[in-house]
Amino acid sequence: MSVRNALLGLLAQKSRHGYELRSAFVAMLGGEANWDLKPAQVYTTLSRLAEAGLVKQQATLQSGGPEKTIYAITPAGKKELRKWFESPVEASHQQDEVYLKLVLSLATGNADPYHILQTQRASLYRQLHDVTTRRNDTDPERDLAILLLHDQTIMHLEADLRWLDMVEGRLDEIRKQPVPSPLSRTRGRPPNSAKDPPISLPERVKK
Amino acid sequence: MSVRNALLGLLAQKSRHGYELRSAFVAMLGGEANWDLKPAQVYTTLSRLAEAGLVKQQATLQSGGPEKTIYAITPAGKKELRKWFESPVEASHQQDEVYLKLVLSLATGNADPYHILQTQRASLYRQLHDVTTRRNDTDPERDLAILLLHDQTIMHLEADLRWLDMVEGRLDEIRKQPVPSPLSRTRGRPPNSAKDPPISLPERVKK
DNA sequence: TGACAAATCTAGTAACTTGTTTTATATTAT
DNA sequence: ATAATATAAAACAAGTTACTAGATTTGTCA
Repeated sequence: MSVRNALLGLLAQKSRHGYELRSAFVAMLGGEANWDLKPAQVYTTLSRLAEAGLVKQQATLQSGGPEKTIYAITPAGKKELRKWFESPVEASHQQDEVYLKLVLSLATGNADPYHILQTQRASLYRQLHDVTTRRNDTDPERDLAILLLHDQTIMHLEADLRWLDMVEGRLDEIRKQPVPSPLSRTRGRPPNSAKDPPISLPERVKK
Repeated sequence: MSVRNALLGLLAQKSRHGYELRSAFVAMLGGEANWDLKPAQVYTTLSRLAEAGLVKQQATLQSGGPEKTIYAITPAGKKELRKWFESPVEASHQQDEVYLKLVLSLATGNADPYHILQTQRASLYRQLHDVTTRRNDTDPERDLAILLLHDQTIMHLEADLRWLDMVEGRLDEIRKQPVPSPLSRTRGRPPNSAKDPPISLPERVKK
């Protein structure tokens, strides 16, 4: 949803055509190394925004070559954008993938958990090196925001590394425990708990 | 991709039908509060895995109720699974959404950046409280892995909170800088400006 | 006590949304 | 010729909403 809302935001700032939106988006994130937004995604997202009535075609310039369709945000789009600004971002479980690998390697015996930890650690160190290089190439006088973006990535990578150390330290303990399996839940209607008496609803009255 | 590979891993452990896979997946992550995998996603993922030849239908049981189609992993599926185990997890830009909101609020003036920071901070504290509660309800003697999973989430949330503080401390500085946005260029290859003479790269030498 | 309503679990399907990539095509400046 | 601008069609991938339908258990009322 971030691309969709970001395009909406950029159109709120100024009406633009597709390729211009892409350039602005990439510039906002400090280049293609940070977020390589494909041109095609801009156009698919734009057409979906137009279908939802959040943007509309304002004009189509044609000076010899292909048409440049300028898009503008609509009042409904501005409302949607405000909604996005006002709502917090919830965490996703993107981060759980390494955990899944570890647990499944223990469960299936198809891989060595220590090897997984090593591979992941090496990758995190490489990512940390790359982003630190980019961070140090960023001019704080011109692109302070992008510098802070890199800082966020660095902080996350450092947290991941510390977590890997924690896991490695307790891996033998985890090995001794069985893989968490589903507990058979009680079937059927749950018994009435005294704590939570049902409110007698008028709608429940029999005809 | 994690759901896809996790289902593959669970099938490597044991052949199962769709609903059983869902239960095992949810149990592995410590309940629906941590990852509420929708049944529909299991079945769509399974059919894509079957189409790719990574799993196959082993049998269809019917005991009174609806049919239970048992899936099994294929040799190609085992190979794919090993590949997943061996490759590191790369960071995604899921985390950049708050950054986008901040930069766009500054660019468009459609929202107050301080308000965004406040909202996000409140949400992070709530998430931190929730996961800490779940963590403390986890028995380390039985579910050490799930405890470590919660620790990972906590470490990420704490990093996010520290980052918000960093940003807030420098928000006035960021405000003074223009939003990084490229000029809309004319179509075709941009002309070489006299101000910015191209560095003669060896690669550019005409053959 | 027996019929029945209520609640929940099991198992799966259909349709849709969103994100992203692939591929194709045309234009224009150097 | 090549590199950059500019757009579109088609398709794939991931995930959600909403739904069907039977099975199981409990509560309630006549």
